Amino acid sequence: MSAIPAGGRRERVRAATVQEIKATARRLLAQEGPQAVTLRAIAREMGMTAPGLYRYFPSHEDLWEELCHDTYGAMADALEEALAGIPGDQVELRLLTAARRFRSWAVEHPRDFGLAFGMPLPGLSQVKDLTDPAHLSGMRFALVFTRAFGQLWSARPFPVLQEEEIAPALAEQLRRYRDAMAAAEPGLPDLPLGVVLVFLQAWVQLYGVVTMEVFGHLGFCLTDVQDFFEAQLTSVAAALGITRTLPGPTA
Amino acid sequence: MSAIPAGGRRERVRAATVQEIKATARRLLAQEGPQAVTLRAIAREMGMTAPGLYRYFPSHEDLWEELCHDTYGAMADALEEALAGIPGDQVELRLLTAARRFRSWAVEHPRDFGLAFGMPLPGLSQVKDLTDPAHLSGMRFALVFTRAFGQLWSARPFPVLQEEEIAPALAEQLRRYRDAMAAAEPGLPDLPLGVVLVFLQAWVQLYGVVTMEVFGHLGFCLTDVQDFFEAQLTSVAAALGITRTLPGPTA
DNA sequence: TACCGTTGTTTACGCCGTTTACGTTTGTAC
DNA sequence: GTACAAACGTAAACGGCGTAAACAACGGTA
Repeated sequence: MSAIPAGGRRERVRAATVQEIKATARRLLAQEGPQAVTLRAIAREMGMTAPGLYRYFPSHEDLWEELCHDTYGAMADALEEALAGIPGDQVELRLLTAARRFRSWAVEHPRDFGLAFGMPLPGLSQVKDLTDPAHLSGMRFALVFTRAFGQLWSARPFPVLQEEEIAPALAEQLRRYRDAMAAAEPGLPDLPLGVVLVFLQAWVQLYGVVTMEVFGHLGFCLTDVQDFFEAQLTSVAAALGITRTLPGPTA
Repeated sequence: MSAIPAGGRRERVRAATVQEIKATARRLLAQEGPQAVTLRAIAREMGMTAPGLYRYFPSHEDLWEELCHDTYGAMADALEEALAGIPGDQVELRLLTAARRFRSWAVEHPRDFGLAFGMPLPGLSQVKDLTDPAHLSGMRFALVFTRAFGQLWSARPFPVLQEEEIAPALAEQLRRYRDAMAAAEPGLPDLPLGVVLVFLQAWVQLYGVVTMEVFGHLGFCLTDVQDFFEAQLTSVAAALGITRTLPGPTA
């Protein structure tokens, strides 16, 4: 987002143009919707012509893909900033804050959220390999939750399934995932597979409630999702052994 | 899907053409992806020209919207068929079967699923009013789960929050939703608000895990979601007081 | 048989992504 | 300072898109 490009002046203005293209695309996305993010519209907004954009992106689809990856970075920024002021020993509050900020960011940036977490367009690369540098932003984002979760577990362990109680095929995948994360983040505690499973289940619930809200799929029953979200948080927290009354949202 | 249109021959062939248009669109969607579902492509496949389609749909977007609504009907069909052979007194198995069929249908029809449950395009009407006849299919779909859930609660009640323990604003919305469903389905038992809350929370979890799988957002940690899905079902079932070993999937 | 609504085509307009060929600017090496 | 080459941006064009308008054919009915 605010990385200062290395190299000479030439590369600096080029990087600035790339940023302007992406910023313009993002503004069109937010204000007019995805179907308004055309190369011609972006160029028009920037006072140039569409083919000129091909000096910076090989195709419309590649621009989409980069916007998508950047979204994970923007979310990671928002989460890290929200956690910056919370002491490391308040493990419950840190996880809670991350979850609440995730929701608020999604509600504030619904189309960007859809870009990252909605149905991917055909041709967009799916995340299969965590070590792929193209998914560095996604990794950063994932690590925010992973770290907060690991710290909670270290400070206040809660009962989880034993490895033998988990279906072998699932245990194997959980193990691979845990080891990949451990390799990427040396500071992580060594988590039992049952904890990894609970982590993923909690993530599914957070994803579910936020995505349904942002995509409008809760409108059939709820007009204001705020309190339902808090109820969902309470129930997820219970699964993590957090039974004390949760600190309320910073409203 | 298979409704026989009333009226004379003229209206019958017209209805048949509408069905052919939608079927062609759906085939293009499944085989080539959403960006391939253009009026010109549909017309080409049908051996006619694009403007002719305007005799049947006022715009491309309206066709999308109708496809979207039909998707709920197709899902309701699949769920009802899956439940048809299960005795009404096996309440846990019925709910479990509905959940599993929901996932399998989604995996088998990922793009159709995305049409109904992904990010809606701007301009597509959001479901706000359950009584709107345009959302009849959505209502049918929702009622499958609602009925199965209500029957489970009636047969084997489980502990839930008291009304006083639910945030008032949330309780009010739950009440409105419950009453709307009760009005649409006279046979439903009178559910406490806490049960409605648990129902929605269970639905969020089902939506979350299925949507993440179909949209490829579990690829970063899992290669085969089957066992994880079953683990998720087990944990949801526990929240519904189902502690007995779950009957395995019909594999 | 005359007629009129329904159906479908033709043509056209303005978008779109993308390619090609062409100037123009700009940093660099002599 | 000048020559050169790469980078940058434009103009023109192609095929495809959604859509509108005018027009032709068909079919049930009077």
